[in-house]
Amino acid sequence: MKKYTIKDIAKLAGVSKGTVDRVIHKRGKVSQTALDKVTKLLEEIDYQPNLIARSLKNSKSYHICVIQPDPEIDPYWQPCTKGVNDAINEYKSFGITIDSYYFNHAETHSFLKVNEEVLKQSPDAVLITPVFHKESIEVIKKYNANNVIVSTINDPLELNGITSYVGQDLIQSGRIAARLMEMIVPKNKEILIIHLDEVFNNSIHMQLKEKGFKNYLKNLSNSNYNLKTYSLQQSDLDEKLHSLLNNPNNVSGIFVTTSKVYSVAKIVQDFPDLDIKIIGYDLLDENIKYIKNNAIDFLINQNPKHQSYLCITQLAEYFLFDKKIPKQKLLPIDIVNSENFDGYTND
Amino acid sequence: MKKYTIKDIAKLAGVSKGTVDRVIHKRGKVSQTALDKVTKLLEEIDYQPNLIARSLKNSKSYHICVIQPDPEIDPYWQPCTKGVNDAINEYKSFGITIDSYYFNHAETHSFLKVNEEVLKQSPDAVLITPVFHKESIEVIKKYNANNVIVSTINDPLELNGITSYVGQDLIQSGRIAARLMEMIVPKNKEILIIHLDEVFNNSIHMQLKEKGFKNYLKNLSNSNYNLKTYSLQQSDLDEKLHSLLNNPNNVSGIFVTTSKVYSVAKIVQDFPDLDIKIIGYDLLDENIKYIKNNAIDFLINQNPKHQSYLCITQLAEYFLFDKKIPKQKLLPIDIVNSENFDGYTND
DNA sequence: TTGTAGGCGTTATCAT
DNA sequence: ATGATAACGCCTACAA
Repeated sequence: MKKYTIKDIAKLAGVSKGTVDRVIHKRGKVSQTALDKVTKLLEEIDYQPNLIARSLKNSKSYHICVIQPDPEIDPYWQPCTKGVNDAINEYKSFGITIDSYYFNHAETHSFLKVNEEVLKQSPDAVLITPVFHKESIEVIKKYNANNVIVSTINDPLELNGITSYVGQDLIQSGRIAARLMEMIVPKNKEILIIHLDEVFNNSIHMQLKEKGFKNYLKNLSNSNYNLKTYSLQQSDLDEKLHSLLNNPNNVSGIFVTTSKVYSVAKIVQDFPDLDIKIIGYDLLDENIKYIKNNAIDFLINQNPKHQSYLCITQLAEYFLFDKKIPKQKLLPIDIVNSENFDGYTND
Repeated sequence: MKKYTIKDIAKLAGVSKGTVDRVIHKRGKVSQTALDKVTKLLEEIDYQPNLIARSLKNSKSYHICVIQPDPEIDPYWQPCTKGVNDAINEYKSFGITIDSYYFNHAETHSFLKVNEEVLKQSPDAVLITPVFHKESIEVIKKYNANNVIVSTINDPLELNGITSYVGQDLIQSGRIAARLMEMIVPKNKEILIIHLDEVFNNSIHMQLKEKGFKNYLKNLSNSNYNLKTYSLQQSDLDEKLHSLLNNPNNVSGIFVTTSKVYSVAKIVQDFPDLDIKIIGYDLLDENIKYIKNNAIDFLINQNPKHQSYLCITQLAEYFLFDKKIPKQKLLPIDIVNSENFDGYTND
């Protein structure tokens, strides 16, 4: 099974390479006879252009800017940085340069400022993490106006100026937590839903997870859990949770919708008599500590590293080999316990 | 940040492209002065060869043969075929051809025959699924003698003639099942371990899972499960399992070490009064049916599709871009329940 | 020891 | 409408 090139086809058709190229790219200026002959040959042979050669010919360099929350401020984003670094190394030999920009994920103006900066660079593409809903939409419009491709990860955003979203189905994510809770918490007990983050007004992350979680548990026919929701800042957590657990009650499960679940686990340790199951998010070092000793029962992995890496891969292969970028790529939602966590961290 | 080429460096060093090339590849025949000057420049500039250009220059075609159990006989292997097909499409435009060969995973001679056939083709690399331990070792030796690169998936094999293993840590896999069992089965109950397959003599798959499973549960300080192991053919299952569940007992969990867990779930449905938790392997359509209605509690995903795809990717990028192939790539071991299965099937 | 020329397959330009 | 030619960056023969 030989690999046919344009030269081969030209020879077979008795025309020149140029003509074959014109047919392939439908550039016109080809006689009907030549067109027919070449088209037929291309079909018969199932011609596949050599993408390596094509890429070499194009041989531009491309510039991608990554805009994400500062991993120093919120460690959730550390793996994201790792994914970006992997991509940088992978693609630097292909003429693709990637620059990282960080913003403070608690301050919208920091996000806006960074985006201004990036816009000035006029990169070929940006990868943004639209944690601020409203501001992201503004910013994306500007990129679109300047012909900058916009890919997003982590936070879904309905907007048709976006080329690609790599992330998870957050409602489903909540349902998964609910099903796990159902398996390990006795029927009809009380379950707390805790939103734990500095900013929840502008982000829909936590709301979607809560929605899925409630939706699943409310529709159970054979049990009726008592669900209570609390939106807390980390500074208020200690007092609030202590008061909740000190009062006579039958709290048996806590679902934390963010990666800060370790703070909850830490406090719950003070109540060894209560058998409280905890489910939360993400493989932070702090969380791993608690899942190892079963103080946290399940973590759901949002796989930030894979999100960022995959998203850049899509852009790179689009630039290099003209590979189509899927509008949306939903990553699997990993269930993590004390025994399988390192499969998701070691790489 | 400009991309430097050999031409640029030659100009800067005041030598010719050929000399620069000789320095880069340490081919010698370069004067000390030229060598120093060029080496220094390469360092300063952090020269990265353009891999696209290099690949084009090499422009060979490569041939990979995939040898796997027939997916018609055992549906576990269907996703594996999908992964291969994805790779075929992805790399056909890069001059890499991939051929699939199937064998009957219950007949060693079928495996040997297929390998003979492939050996005659003298491909550049083979991807084999060494389900037959002894025979695989023989076969791999032959490939090595003929300079055929050997990659393996799914079944680990200690042997230094192997370039790459893509798969999972099977002992850990058993431990994961055990931890899940611990969470959903009351203390001190009886748990069955069922090996369910046509051939278990020659495969170490099931033994390793059992080992991990027992190892975890035996070391629990606060509970003492009663573990019973059975190795069954599918034809014997019905009678055996009925007799086990009919007798007064307190079986509360069943761990099936293969993808045939659906057969067990089917039979257990006949005993609605017993609350029996079931954990097994893989996202076969049959299994999905039972996980959807919670008749199976957890499935562990061995991700055969990703295994085969990734393994071919490694080979392809080695051929095309000289990317190093890791000796071993352990994939995460996915925990699957009724809510997250489609993240692992839809793609 | 060094430089030059040519080609990998595709594409764009320029005469014809 | 067509064909020849050059170029992308790297590598290798071969000539000097």
